[in-house]
Order: sequence, then structure tokens, then C-alpha cells
Amino acid sequence: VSTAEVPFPPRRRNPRGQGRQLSVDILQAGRQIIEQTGDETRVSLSEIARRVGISAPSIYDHFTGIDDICGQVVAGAWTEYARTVAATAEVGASLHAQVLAFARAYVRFAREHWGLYRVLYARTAPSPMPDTGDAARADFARLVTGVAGILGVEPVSEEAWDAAVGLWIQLHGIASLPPVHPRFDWPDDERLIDAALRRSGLHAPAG
Amino acid sequence: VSTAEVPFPPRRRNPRGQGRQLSVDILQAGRQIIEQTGDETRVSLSEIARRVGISAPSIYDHFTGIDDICGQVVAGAWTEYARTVAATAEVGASLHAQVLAFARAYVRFAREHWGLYRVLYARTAPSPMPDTGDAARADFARLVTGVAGILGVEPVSEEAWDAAVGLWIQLHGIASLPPVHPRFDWPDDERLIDAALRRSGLHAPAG
DNA sequence: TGTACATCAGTGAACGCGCGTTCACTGATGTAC
DNA sequence: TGTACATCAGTGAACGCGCGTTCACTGATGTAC
Repeated sequence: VSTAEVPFPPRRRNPRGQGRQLSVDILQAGRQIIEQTGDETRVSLSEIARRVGISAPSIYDHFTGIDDICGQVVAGAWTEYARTVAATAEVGASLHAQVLAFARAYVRFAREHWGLYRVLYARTAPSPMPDTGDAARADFARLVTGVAGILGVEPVSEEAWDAAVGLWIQLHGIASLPPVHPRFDWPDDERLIDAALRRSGLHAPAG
Repeated sequence: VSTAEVPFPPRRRNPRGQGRQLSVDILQAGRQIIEQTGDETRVSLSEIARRVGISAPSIYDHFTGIDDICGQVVAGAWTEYARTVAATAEVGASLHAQVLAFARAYVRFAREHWGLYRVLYARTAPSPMPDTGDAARADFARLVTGVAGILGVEPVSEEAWDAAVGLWIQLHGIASLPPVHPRFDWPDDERLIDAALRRSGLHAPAG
């Protein structure tokens, strides 16, 4: 239908010696598709070729196939997630402030990168990507520590663990439910996060 | 690959006058695909035909096309959701018990019908299905009322609304986060629900 | 009771489409001599 | 300075596949007479 009118700009071939630049462009296009569709199975060689402005066979000079690209894009998504969310740890900030910053960064990542968040945290098949998600595990460990400190309990205690699980569940709910019901009159994110922390007993004391 | 070995049983043609039975079988197959994939875009005429044991063109005697089937399957999913979850309202039960029963039914529906829940509550594109989700709205209205009663506030108050939103978010988190991280050592559902109600101040008083 | 006919519940073959993948190739650019 | 050559960054044509969809058809079953 709209294949005739190609919205993607034409492309100059890379100068000699800069051939590897194309692999960067390919991954970028793959990431773009995931961002827009929220579904890794929508990433196709043809669509990537169209967006980059090359012919599909050119991709095989840089990747072994579609799975290769997909895997690298998802790995890159985890890296960006880790960079964005974990980078909120300010040295010297109070535990309350650190947990609040984490919660904000988590929800913000989901809002700004809806498709990536979906692929990382709401994907259909968990099987093909075995050992990624280290970033999630690292986040959770940090969360348990922070939560334990605020609640005044041991980091290995059941209380700390339960509270961290509870916060994670709430943050995921905040991140993923509103986009599915866009016509509902949702409170803004700051208020949702505030309420979640308050419910979990992690809210900063007034003053 | 595995197309050669068909795992679906052969099929007798329907007796004369029972032709409409096929449309039921087709919808059932569509529903089965959604249950297993959690993705409405995986519903294909070919796959349905394979599962039902007919040729693909036969489907056109009963439906106008793939969108027709998909729409009816999703509508049926909402109906089943409404039946299963709303049916938990026991007349004469306390408000605490009613909210608890709702929470349990909600999470249980998500567990027993993972694919349906995903299509109803975690789908990619909200646009093509405009005015379904009445069941969700009805549920939420009931939830606000119940929550208001427990908290001792007006049903139209901000407190009641915020608490209902908070519980909905938590239930969606409980329903959707654990399946994505199956290797994590999650508490069982009852405990997650209990914690959510406790956090929201909706837990039944001891005794 | 027998036979012609209508109806019903589907099939088989074919079409164009987009996809992943292969293969031989092309044309520009640098380098050796 | 000129020319042959190697290399690099890709292309075009072709393949088989599964998909949605169309069309003419087939074979079993009931019904009129």
C-alpha cells in the first residue's frame, strides 16, 4: 500500500574503509522497529533494509541472519536500560532519595522507550533469550539494599525482600498498565510513584 | 519443519444442517492460538485451518476474513473475563471479602488464561479495538465502590479513586511481571495479593 | 420404492504478496609498478 | 604520470516458504414426485 512512497531518505554508500558503519545503521534500524512496535518478532531484514536504504542481501556482510541482529538489539536495549536506570545512583544521596530516583528512572525509561521496555519486561517468549536480564537482577539487588536501609531491617531479611518485590511489582504496573488503557484518566507518573512508595513505607519523611 | 507431522486429529465433516458448528470450531482454534501465543497477530487463517482440520477457504463461508475472526475471539475473551472475574461478587459477603475475591479472581484469570490476559491487558496496539474493555471499566467502578466502603470514604472521593487505581496497578503487576521473569523466586500469588491489599489498607482485620 | 434434483459442507488449484536467504555480479576507489 | 590490478561496499535476480484470498468444483445427503 504505502510501499510505493518510501519515507526513508536515500543513502550514500560508505567511503572505503568505513564499511562497518553499515552494521551500526542496521542495529539502529532494528532498534527503531522495536521502539515503534514493541515486538521483537517484527524486526525483519526487509524492513531494516528499507529503513537503512540498502538492499536486503547487504545485511549478510555484517550479520549471520535475523536472529543475530535481534539478539544484538535486545542486548543493546538491556545495556541502555542499565545505563539509564542504574545511573541514577547519586553518591551521597539519602536512601530515600536513591530509591525515589530509581523509581522515577524506571518509569521514565518505560515511558521514553515504550517498545524497548516492552521487549525487556513484557515479552511473549522468555525462552530464546536466556541470560540477559542481568541488569534487572542487579537493579533488584540494589533495590533490596536500599529498601532494607530505609525500613531499618537486614538486607537479607524477608521484610526487605518482600518490600523490594512489592515495589518492583508496583513500578511495573505503573510502567505498563496506563499505556494499554490510554483513555482512562490516569494520575500523572509522579503521583503514581509517590503513592507506590507511600504504600510500601518507603516515602521520604515530610520536611 | 514440523509441518509434515500434523498433531491435530482428523475431522469428520459436519452432518447436514450442522454447518454452523464449524464457525464455533474456528473461533475455538483462534482462541487457542491466542492462549498459546499471547499475541492476536499470530492468529492466521492457515493455522486455524490446520488446527480445525479443514482447508483454509472453508473459513470464508463463516467469516469475512481474519480480522472478523480476531475481533470475535477478542470480544469472547472480554466476555469470559467479565464472566470469570465479575462472577466473584458474592451477595452478602463483607466488602473486605468482596475485594479479596475480586483480586484473587483477577490474578487467577491471568494465570489460567495467560494469553487472553495478555491480549486484553498488555496488547501492543490499543487502536484497532475501540470500545471493548467495558468489562474493565465495569470492574473498576465496582472496585471503587468496594474500596470506598472499606476505607470509609465517599465512592466519588479522590481517596477511593486513588486507592482503586493503586490496587489495579498492583494486581496488573502481580498478573504480568512474574511470567516474564520465571527464573526469579517469586512468592506465591496468595502472598502477593495479601501484600498488595495490606499496602493499600484494604486487608481484612485479623480475627 | 425408485429416481431426478437441490442443497449443503466443504476442497483443490491458483494468484500475488512479503519474507529470509543464496549467488553471481558491478562499479567505485585505492595501490603497485 | 599512466595503467593494471585488488579490494571494498554493496546490487539484482532468483529460490522456496507461508500467508490471505478468489474461484470453480465435488461429493454426500436430504427431498419432491
